[in-house]
Amino acid sequence: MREALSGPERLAVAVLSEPASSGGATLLGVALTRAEPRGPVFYLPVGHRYLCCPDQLPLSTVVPGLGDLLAARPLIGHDLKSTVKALHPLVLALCHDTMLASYLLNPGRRNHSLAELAAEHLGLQIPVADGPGSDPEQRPVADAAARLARELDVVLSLERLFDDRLAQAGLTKLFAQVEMPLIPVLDGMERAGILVDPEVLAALGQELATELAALEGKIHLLCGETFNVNSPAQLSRILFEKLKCPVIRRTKTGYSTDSDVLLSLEHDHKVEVARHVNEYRHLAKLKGTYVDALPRLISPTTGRLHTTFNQVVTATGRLSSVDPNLQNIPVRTPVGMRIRRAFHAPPGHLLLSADYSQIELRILAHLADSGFLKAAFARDDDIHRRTAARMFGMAEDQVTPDVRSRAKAINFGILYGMSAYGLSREVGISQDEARVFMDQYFAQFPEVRTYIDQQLKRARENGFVTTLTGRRRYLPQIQSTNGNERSFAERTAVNTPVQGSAADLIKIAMLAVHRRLADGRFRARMLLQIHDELVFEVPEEEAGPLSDLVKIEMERAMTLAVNIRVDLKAGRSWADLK
DNA sequence: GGTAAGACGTA
DNA sequence: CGTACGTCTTACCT
Repeated sequence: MREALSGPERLAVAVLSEPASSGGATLLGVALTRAEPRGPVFYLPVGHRYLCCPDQLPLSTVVPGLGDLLAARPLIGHDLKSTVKALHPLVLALCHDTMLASYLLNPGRRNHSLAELAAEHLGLQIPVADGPGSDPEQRPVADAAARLARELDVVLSLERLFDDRLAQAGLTKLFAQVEMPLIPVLDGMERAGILVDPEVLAALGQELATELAALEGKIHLLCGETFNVNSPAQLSRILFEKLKCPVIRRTKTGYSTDSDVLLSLEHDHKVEVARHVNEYRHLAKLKGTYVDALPRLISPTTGRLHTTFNQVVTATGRLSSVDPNLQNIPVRTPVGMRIRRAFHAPPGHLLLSADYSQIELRILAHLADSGFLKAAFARDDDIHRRTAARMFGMAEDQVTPDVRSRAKAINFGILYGMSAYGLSREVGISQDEARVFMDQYFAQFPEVRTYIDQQLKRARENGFVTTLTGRRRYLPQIQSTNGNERSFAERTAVNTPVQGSAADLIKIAMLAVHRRLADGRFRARMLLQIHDELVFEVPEEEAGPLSDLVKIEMERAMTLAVNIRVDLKAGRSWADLK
């Protein structure tokens, strides 16, 4: 499980209570407290872990019934592995929701959890924190734990139930060979952390503060009064009531002031202040979310930034990243790139980024078995340009940037299960035109049409769709008589196999790369995963060999009907990768 | 202190 | 009324 642990450690049983609004779920874990930078680790069943920072633990209480039980059994003190193993059945029985197990079995139905299974099995009422007259969280949880302790044998049968469910769903292999082994890989990445230069950010912060103040002044001047530009409500009042700007779109509570609306006001209605507000929002967002926030999260002991990768929250099988989220570091704008510049390699090292090229479209080509797409990728063509040429029956060199970008919008739209309505909105054409547009696409790419129809059929017949590894997403709403709900489920049925298979692919690649790095010949470390990209920190002299290794392992992680291409870049900082 | 809504950063 | 996330701010709740 975990070989090398440093610093003071203490084992405790903890109960984590989720807010009542989420159903009063309870969650029991084994906490291993340890030194910075990661804080306690919660090990959930068979090594599922919950990583939390100490100060963010909403509640941590030793459960009396469980504590007694533990004391009665020689669990604590030897090694972590045996301890966790011994605790496993108890933990399993009380775990609720957001667990990998329940997730693998039933990612689309958050309410259906192992806690409910346990309750059903034991005839036990799983405590609900906001139940009528119940003492907040602890007592019923403790009661439940004590009862479970007395019924260990029943609990053990739950384990078998879990295994059976996994096997029934064909998920044993995914669980045992991908998700479980990935845990120590993610843990290594979190512990490694990434270097961020607080001085670069501090300087940028100063600059942004000045610029924001100037923008705010301009906005107030143009609006004839001072107000809080950060408040959509106040801005809305100024723009649409005081200045009588035309209302472009409504939100459920008022008038929308999002960046598209402001862009329209600027260009179509000559509202000069709109541009300033957009600029203000952009800078304020980057300053608040990254420039100011990131330095505060740098670990005092490692001097680095350590994220937490969540393995069990997404519906598609992707990872997510929190505290901080290092999967959404800006990249599109000049200020964004200046933030990336603060992410850097230590002296004598480089950051190496390896990203899958057009991975979702390649997976679509594979899943739909599209001859045209496969051939285009085999030739390493500009896929959007090829799509445009094919759709509109023109030569490739006739494709203008505008036409190409429309084809690109369609390609993405297909991946997201887009409707004619959605396309019309995205490309700025009428719904009828969009319909013609899409018909043209499907006429040229009939296998894609077939693929979409097939996924919808599967979703309706099975109640779920699957990724290449068999990972499931349940879509009960596919049967809904509510058109919006049903449409959403239909788009999901199209998108999840693509997005989820890409997630499967990179997870398998991470395992392969990790194994190669673990053999001791490299000092390089994997630091980040950003959905289709892996970021490494590598001693300069290893950059060449590591690049070769990473490219090979990522490209051969799965064998598809299309070739897979990985692009590599390296540099001193995340902003100057070449 | 907690939450909803709006907005916006990434793939 | 194209997917998947996490975080910020305001505004309002208890």
